[in-house]
Amino acid sequence: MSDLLERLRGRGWRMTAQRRVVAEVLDGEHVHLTADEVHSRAVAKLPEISRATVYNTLGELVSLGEVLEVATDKRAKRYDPNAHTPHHHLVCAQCGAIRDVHPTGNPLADLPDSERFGFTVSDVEVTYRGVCPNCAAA
Amino acid sequence: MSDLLERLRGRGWRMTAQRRVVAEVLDGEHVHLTADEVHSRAVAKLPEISRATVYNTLGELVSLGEVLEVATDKRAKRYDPNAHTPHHHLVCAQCGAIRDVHPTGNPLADLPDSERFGFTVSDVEVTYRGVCPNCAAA
DNA sequence: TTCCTATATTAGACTTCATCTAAGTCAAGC
DNA sequence: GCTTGACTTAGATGAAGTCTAATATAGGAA
Repeated sequence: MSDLLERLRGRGWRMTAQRRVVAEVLDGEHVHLTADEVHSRAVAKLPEISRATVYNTLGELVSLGEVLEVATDKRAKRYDPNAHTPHHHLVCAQCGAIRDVHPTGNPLADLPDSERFGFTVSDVEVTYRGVCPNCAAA
Repeated sequence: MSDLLERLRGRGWRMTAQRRVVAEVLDGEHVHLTADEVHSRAVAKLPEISRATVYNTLGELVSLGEVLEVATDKRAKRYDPNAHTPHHHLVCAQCGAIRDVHPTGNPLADLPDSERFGFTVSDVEVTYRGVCPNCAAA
């Protein structure tokens, strides 16, 4: 966590209380929070922080590659602090819960040139969908 | 296309002018339209059709499995009329253009039981991202 | 330390995409 | 050709996110 703050400082970030709090919230729990959830948790630590700042900070963290945006459904974006170890996602179609997963195989290699249509392909996201044990029980 | 309309009638759809128009728009071009684009094209054929009806109809087509929702970015959802042949998507990170692609390999088989966390996994979406030739040239 | 200024933060208005509501309309079976 | 419940409508509402203009402050300079 202090790692993250160090890295940010090293990148010329002006270290404000607000940014520290947002970084701490993300770094504290390895779950996939929405911007609103990040904001609520940040407010708990720093009551006067505004939504705009949370959005700004999340956007900056994403540009810096410290955090990933995950758009598993059309609801709110979620933010994934686990940006440094490649992984994919398993999403519950009912409750929206997300787990990080590590499939075998290399999907990038599975896309033949003939299927690239001249694109420069740089990235691939794999999203598994299903029903989580909780929702299956209910 | 008349196939589609036939299938829908067979499923008990009340065949209104509006639904026919929406189905025609989707079936006419194999591109990935947003709800708003579907609405514009529908309006061209049937000026009094409302946005709500377009959304309703798209939602029904999705529930019936005739059309797929694609959420490649956080902008508007897109609707993919190509629901009957399995495929994945290649998205331009700059302009948002989408192509259907058919990678080799079977990503569902690439997710070991140990990585399923008790979920019943039913589906997998693979989204390749890159830059399309148009945007690369610009 | 104090000052200065570019950078960051704020509240709240605004935009976009989507859903809801209540009233009116019409397809299809009788 | 009636009737009726499913369908459609305009516009209000909601959710998520972005923008703006005014204010505050981190961190370097003196």
